[in-house]
Amino acid sequence: MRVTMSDVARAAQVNKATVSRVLRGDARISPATVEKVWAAIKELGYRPDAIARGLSSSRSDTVGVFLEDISLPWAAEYLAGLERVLSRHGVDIIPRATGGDPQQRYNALSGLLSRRVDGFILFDNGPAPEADIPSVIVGPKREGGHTVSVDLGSAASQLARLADGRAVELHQGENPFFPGIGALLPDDAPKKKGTVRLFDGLLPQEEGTSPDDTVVISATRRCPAVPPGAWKLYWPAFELGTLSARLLLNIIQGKGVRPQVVSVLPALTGPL
Amino acid sequence: MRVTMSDVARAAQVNKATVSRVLRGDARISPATVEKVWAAIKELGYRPDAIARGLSSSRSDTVGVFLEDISLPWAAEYLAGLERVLSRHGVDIIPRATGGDPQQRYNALSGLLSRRVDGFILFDNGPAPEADIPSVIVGPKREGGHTVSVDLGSAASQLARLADGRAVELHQGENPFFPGIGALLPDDAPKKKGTVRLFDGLLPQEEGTSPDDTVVISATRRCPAVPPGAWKLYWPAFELGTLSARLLLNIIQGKGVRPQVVSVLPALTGPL
DNA sequence: TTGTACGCGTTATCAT
DNA sequence: ATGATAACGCGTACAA
Repeated sequence: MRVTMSDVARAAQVNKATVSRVLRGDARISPATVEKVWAAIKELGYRPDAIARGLSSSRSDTVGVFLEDISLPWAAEYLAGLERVLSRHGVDIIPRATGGDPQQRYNALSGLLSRRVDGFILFDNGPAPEADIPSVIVGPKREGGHTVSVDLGSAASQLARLADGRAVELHQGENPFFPGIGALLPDDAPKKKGTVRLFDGLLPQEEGTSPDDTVVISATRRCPAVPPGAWKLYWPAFELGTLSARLLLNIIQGKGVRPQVVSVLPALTGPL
Repeated sequence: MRVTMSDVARAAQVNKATVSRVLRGDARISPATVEKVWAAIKELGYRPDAIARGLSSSRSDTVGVFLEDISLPWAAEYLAGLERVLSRHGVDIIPRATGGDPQQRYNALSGLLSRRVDGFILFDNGPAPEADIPSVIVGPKREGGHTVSVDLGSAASQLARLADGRAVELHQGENPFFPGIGALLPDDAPKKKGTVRLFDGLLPQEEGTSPDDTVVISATRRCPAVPPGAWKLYWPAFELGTLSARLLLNIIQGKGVRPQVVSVLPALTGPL
């Protein structure tokens, strides 16, 4: 059988409620009792039961994360960022792939609602849940929701600065890091010789490159697929994760946060 | 307030227990009643409560996944593989980074035990939990445990075949896909001209390559950082995930699986 | 085939 | 400062 709070209470010769209070760090409890209870806890090797706690407190210390496709290279870094922050607060994450399929997404959603997750991260461009549950949207701002996003404008202007009058060419693969950045890039006729070529979600093919050309690769922390000589445009997946986590925590803890948009900056760095 | 089973029971004019049985698909229940109950369920928008269910059944339909570092490029694909299989069985995953720190890992472990996860995936080279709980180890076989691993031997022999008498050179980055493969590579004196160079966790630097040389890059599905002209040694992270998931499910469902080692094959493919 | 009643391990509300 | 006890929502042996 499992060691429960009652067992601890019996061993410490106090009431269940007292044990619960000690565990939750209730201030108004005599040091002597606290001592006794902790002794019993360690003695018996008691481990609190999160499920029972959840049933009683109707919180699960768990958040659901919707990703269109978990296997995307940056997904891991995003999850790592989330986990880093949330785990420090006793909150676990449950990632779910929605695959762009509404039915599948609906199933995932109701499954997580059944689990009574305390909140959602929506990183799949899908609609927010109808239910009134704390959620953070990652991506383009949507009305009345908490949103975190990557500052495409900043990336665009950094590229423009690097270009300095040259043409900027955008090559995007099937899974670009900066979707939508095309619209922000300068498209006026180049005044100088040469080209800045941004490969977003692609590796550049070997082509003759003139000395006036500059190659920029999108990359994340752990996907260092940047060939020597190329510039790197950093897509801050990890930071996006830590930021989302902090925002969601605030909402869950009801810190009176108003719906807001927070964004995180990409960084452009030169070849080594 | 929340819609509970009692509400459904009242609406359908049956007992709570009957509703529970209908939900669990109990065979011995009259079609008429089933009909009524489902009607009430939809009518009221009832959603079963996984926490209450867990308390009562002492299962959580949840598994913990230990990764040393979630942000590694292949981690996402592994998780995606896990999720793909497990979600179809109503099981959710809770990934945790252990960061190679024993203390941190211990905390994660006891947190997940508190949550009453139904099983563990250990992909961080750490020790198996002392508790007797279904677990699958990913990596080198350990005594008496269920293990899934990547067949390094197969990768080595495929490389040897490709080399066909030439030298095989191994370049590994800080996060190689094939740790340990070095020991398996042929190291006899090359009989032919040229070299097979395997870049494992690295991008090759631009160097003069003789026509007799062959470049091989380790890659996963979604990390296609393979320059044109290079061979690709596929590290089957996704498949590792689906395999781990199936094995763990079998163990959890007590299908009498004996401790075993299953491995998944890397594939070597030529340039496009 | 369906209903009754108890147990699961905590938290929270009253009392004291 | 601490004890008693009622929820919390569901599964299930047992009864009918």
